[in-house]
Amino acid sequence: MAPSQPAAVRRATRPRDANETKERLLDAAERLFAERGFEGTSLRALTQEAGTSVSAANYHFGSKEELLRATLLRRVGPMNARRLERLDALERRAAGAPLPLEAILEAYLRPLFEEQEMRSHARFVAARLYSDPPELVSTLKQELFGEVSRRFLDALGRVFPERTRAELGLRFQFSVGSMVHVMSGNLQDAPHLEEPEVQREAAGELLSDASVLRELVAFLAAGLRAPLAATP
Amino acid sequence: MAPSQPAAVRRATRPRDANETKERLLDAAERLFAERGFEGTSLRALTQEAGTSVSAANYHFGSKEELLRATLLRRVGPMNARRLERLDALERRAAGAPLPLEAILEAYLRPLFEEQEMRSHARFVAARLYSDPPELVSTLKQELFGEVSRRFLDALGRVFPERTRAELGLRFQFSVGSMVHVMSGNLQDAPHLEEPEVQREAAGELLSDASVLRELVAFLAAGLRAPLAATP
DNA sequence: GTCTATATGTTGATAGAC
DNA sequence: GTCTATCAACATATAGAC
Repeated sequence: MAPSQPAAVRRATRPRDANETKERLLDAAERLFAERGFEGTSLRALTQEAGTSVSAANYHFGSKEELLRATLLRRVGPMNARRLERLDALERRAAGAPLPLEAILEAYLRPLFEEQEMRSHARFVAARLYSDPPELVSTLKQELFGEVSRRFLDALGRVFPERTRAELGLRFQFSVGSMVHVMSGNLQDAPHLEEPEVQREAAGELLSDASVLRELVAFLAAGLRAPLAATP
Repeated sequence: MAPSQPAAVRRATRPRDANETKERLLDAAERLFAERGFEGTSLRALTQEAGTSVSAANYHFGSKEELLRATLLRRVGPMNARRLERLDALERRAAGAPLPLEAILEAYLRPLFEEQEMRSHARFVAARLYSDPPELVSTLKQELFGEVSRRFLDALGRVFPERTRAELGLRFQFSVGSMVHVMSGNLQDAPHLEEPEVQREAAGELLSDASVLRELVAFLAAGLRAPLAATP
């Protein structure tokens, strides 16, 4: 049995729906880039996960690098749009008055916790922006986050009119750091979770999305409000 | 001149000092793993940077993975020792009383900013711990940071006796996130630095090591002190 | 649009001379 | 202890059949 088939029979080259293939490639890329990083993920492993071939990926995206780009663009764009929607809504309602600091932070953070598609994977991908090869993502960062950062810094500037933009920017970066760390999944292997009795308690409610978001907002708001450290 | 030498002459196989070679390999690994990550750095590029050969690296460390391990161990060990020294000194002087929160944070953070050898490279490497392949570094993380985290959480627990360890651990992770973000060099391409006039002002004093440390301590102390967010 | 087959380069690791 | 030479395995990307 199983003789070498005549060349003509090979296999029906079924032209699957192009968009579906693209989506499946993006899904696989998102998952694997998140888990293993860009360099740590081979196009072969990625396309196998997606149920296609290397050449299909290159047909659709041209190169591995462009695939990363597309992967990030698919999530970050909509996510930042939601952030700006929330900020816009707040500003409309406030009519010129400075916004409550907690509300600004929530507008920035909640979209990360909220959308189902975001939840499972894109957080990780967003985190990758801060650890993958800079020459790959640093222009993307500017491109993708330039407007959103400017808008939120403006809002913060109205809350703290006495601070310079540099001072605000530094605190903003501290905040982004906490956020990225959380999104990267570092809460799971936190040092205090070694002790098993604590593990149960913590896993229960405190580490739920809603709770982490609340705690993070409270933490960052207090940090941002802290008076500038005096130059000694 | 320069005829093809007889085989016997080839080149004097100069047995350089073994320790020096090892050090140079560690230096190169530190620099390149920091810049491009583990998977992004080839053993060839690394050994060329170190002025040796791939086989020398494998002779000394056995594998690329072990080289990463050694690279991290060289810096993180002494760094955490300095942290504990500082914490010990504080606790000796306090004689049982709770420590000032800012002092605890400084004991934890200052060693990152202080040692000359740390300054240029190891920060980056430490940051890598939070983005390189988890199966590679997550046990190392426990190994290297278990004790230090426990000790500092204990100290924080005495400052906030009313909080559970899980609550403290969560805030501690937020703090670690800010720290890692700063150490990863993300202050340099912060969003507000686009505007050129600000660039100069910021680069001047605010982004100096001493200033960033001060600001970070103030920020985190306030964040840690913030009352726990109420469960809605 | 998708495949198989292949071109071309690079990887980590090793063998063996010196 | 260090080198050169070489290995098999893997990488990304492309050509061409269907």
